[in-house]
Amino acid sequence: MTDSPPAPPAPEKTASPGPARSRREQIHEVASRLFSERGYHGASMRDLAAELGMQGGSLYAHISSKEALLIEIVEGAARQFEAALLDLASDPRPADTRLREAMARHLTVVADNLESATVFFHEWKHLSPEAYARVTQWRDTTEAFYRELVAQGIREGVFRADLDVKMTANLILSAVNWAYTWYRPGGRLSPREVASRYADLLLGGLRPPPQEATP
Amino acid sequence: MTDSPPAPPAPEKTASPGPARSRREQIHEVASRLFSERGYHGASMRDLAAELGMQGGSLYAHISSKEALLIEIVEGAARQFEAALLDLASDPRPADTRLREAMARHLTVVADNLESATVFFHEWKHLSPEAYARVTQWRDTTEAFYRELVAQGIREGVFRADLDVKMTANLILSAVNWAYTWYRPGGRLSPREVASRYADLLLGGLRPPPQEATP
DNA sequence: CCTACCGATCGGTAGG
DNA sequence: CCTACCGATCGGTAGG
Repeated sequence: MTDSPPAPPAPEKTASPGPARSRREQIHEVASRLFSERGYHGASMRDLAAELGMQGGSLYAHISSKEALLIEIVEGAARQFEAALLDLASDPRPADTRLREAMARHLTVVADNLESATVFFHEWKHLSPEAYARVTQWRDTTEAFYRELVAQGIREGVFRADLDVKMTANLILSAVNWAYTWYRPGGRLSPREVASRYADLLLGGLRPPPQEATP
Repeated sequence: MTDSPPAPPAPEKTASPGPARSRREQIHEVASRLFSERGYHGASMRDLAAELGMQGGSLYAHISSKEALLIEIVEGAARQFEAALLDLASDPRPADTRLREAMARHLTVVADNLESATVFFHEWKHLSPEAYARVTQWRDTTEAFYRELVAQGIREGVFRADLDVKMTANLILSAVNWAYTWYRPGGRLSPREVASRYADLLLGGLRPPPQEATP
């Protein structure tokens, strides 16, 4: 054996189980944080490299471009939302039960991925046209999911018949999405508890239930 | 007549009535649009100057720095929110009526200032420490306003006694703030109509009212 | 993964 | 408000 080449940089490949993450995963993780804190254009590749203990140019041994990094972060978030809601579209339970579950899952994705969710909500407009179109597609699918859920609830009779389907879906989406601005891990309530309180509020309303004359 | 000096750049000074806006106001307006579309770091001063038909360096005859521009846009938005809600804190009407009015005003500020509202929500973290502190202060005041409104509603008996005050305020804020992502002028509903539907939903809930046995 | 570097662009200034 | 320019920094590449 003569001069051995530089040690191959670990398993590489895709998501390996256990706490040992590949360099690519580390890059994505730190990039999500920097992009969420400083914005896509406000975070430089040299900042990113420095946090990983390497030189700016060395990043390009692992990724092809800054924009590819953004695309992967945003689409990764989109896929998580999609995966969380997909099977609920064909769930046979009543719409109010499914609304509770959808909000819990949606809010859990936000809370468990605060950084990439923030990048998703703030930076998706800076994507190239193709990636932009895919994310728009995703948004439309999610909106359609909640509108269909509301419409089904009306048909089932578990929701009021006079609901404005579009505005109701918008209100639900506001609740679960806006959480990225205020939810912080370690707070008083878990994501499911937040979702449960939100669902209680949305389903029952703020007004007291009509009182049967207090004796 | 020989070579006349370049025409003095119009009235200058502060907000003039009528459609003729000062150069400073034009700069603020275009900057709000560019910052909202491309982000603060993604929009360059040369982009801004080009849209106003001038050279990059010429902007500095009107403003002191890019960051001063951001500060003024963000604080301008904060002041608008504050002005819209301020007198409602001491309004004597019942809490449900005041909630309707607060949501209508809040949503109107968002809808009538979509660009600066977007800059406000996305870029306030990039402010210098002093401006950052002032905006944080504003956020706290607004949250406190909605929490107090909810708490008063409970005391008055117009809201359920078992409400989680903080989560209820968060839900209200989610609805009115998130509108910056989807509301577009010229749509089906005016800001007040959106707010009215949201308030109906929040006050009455999604569930049908308890039915007196259909005859 | 590093050194060394590329052209482009950034916010901002001097002097008119 | 323009011309001309400053130093700094940007994303990215060549060659090892």
